[in-house]
Amino acid sequence: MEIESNFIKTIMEEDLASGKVNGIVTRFPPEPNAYLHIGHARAIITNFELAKHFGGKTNLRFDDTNPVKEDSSFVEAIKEDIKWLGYEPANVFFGSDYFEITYNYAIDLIKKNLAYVCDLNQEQMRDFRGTLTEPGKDSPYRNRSIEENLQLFDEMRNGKYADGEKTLRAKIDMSHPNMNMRDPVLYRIIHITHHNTGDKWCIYPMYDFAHPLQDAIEGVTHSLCSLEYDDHRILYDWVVDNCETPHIPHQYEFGRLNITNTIMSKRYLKQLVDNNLVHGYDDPRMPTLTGLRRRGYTKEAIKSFVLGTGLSRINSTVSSEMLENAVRNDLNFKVKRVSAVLDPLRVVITNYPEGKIEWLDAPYNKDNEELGERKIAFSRNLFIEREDFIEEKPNKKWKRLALGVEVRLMFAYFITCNEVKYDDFGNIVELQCTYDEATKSGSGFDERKPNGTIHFVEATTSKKATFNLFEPLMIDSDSKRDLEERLNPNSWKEMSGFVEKAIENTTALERFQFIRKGYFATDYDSEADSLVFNRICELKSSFN
RNA sequence: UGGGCUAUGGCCAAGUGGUUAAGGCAUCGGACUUUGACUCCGAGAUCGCUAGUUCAAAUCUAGCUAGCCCAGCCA
Repeated sequence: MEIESNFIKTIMEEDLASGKVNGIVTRFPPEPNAYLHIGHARAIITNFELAKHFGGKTNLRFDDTNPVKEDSSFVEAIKEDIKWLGYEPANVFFGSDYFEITYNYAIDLIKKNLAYVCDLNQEQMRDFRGTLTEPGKDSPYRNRSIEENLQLFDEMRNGKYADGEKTLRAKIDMSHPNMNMRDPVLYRIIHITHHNTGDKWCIYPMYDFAHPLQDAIEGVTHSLCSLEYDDHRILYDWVVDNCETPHIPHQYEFGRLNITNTIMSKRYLKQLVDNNLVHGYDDPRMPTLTGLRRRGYTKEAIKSFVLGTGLSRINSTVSSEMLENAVRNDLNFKVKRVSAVLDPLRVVITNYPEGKIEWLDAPYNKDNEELGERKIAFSRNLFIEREDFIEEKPNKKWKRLALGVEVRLMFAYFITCNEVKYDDFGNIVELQCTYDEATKSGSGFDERKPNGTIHFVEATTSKKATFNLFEPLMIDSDSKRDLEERLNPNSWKEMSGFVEKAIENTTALERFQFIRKGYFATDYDSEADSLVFNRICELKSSFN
């Protein structure tokens, strides 16, 4: 699948054509402090696909400039997610790889009288910064001599000062209409062990200073980020310009991808996990890549979904149906279609011999012969889906079983329901039916049309299974802003039924279409004697 | 008059002055069907508003309106 036309692709084409750049270099710069989600997938796919399209390359760069928040435990998880999506970075870098060179650039700025050490504390700095509509005031430390700044900054690096005691700030313009230009902090003091550099440093560069330099060092040509960094581009350019880096990268922003009934923010996802509202980051209901993977989504589906949503400078909210459609399209031809009964209702074929089991031929996927075929069992004792039976056929649109009605059991025979058995509470517990031997599947019988085709499973040979059915974890709401209020109490429904014998040896993440019930994937916790399947999504239906 | 960004059918999104404004998702018809699936046909917008420029504008200009982002020593 090719990445379609979008404004960034157009910019790259123009830059290549004009000779502004000789090749395309992009990067995906996650901060190693959270699991990747489907929103990140857009950034990953965009960066890699664009570079690939133009024969360029993409680096993976962990943006680890804040040891307070970051942790190496996320590094491997992030690498794995990217690999799962099918991408291989040209290089794997860490922002912390560049601390020395970043430090030297800071010294250059001091020497050019473009940066100074400031003693204002956080609160004072806020006061001096002004507001959105009022200009700020210069820091009293703004005019220290270059020599003094050099010495102070050296002392900062050497650990002479406590956290927050001093900062290094760019000297730009305290009355600039863009708040980012009001002498932004370049370096702050943090006495914490960094996951990569240990205790070597106690001063750490801010994103706005580090990021453009990292891009410049790596030769990134098009540094893609989300819309909220638009305001920062002016600073990005200021850094690159004043540090006089040999290579000049450029930043381009695009909108975030949101999905209906899906929460993507790190904070909320963490809250869900921490409050045990889900079973961890790989809960099949989570929009994390690890969650989607467990749910059964394929990388191909995620890619076609992301590519299908396009790219623009709008924060878009796409319908979750589009994601579902992407998996259905991907799985439709490439997966086995087998029978599973999620909510079993016993059926006895009264005119079929006791004890006899017959094995009938059935293709795994009639639209993909490569998947081969298997035998399915038929006997006197069967299970059908409880919802496929109703006592009295309500209207002619009802295409399932009813009293006195004949339907086809897929890949088997026509059966007619003659009698319903109830328990003491009036619940239907069994159907007494008869079958017609002449209607055997594949026999070419066409003397009458059945009322419809339903699926079934043979009672003694089928395997017990648990089916996890999902609904959105969160429900979109205009009025309910609170996370807990929006939580969907029905997001996880467990059913227990049977699957046909043919798939008894399934292993984790194998995907199937359970005929008429949807696409499912075998769960990590599935075992031979207790199969567990997660529903990826339902089949489309024009039936209400 | 703080600054920045955005505005194409229900949701995404092509389109960069000149055929009946691509495509996907959703929706509604209809055909087919051993999955009410798949597949196949068919249906919908004059492009936020207003005023201009032009033979010609979604595409250029101006004004207006609406929405989003920015006052972390987070990214």
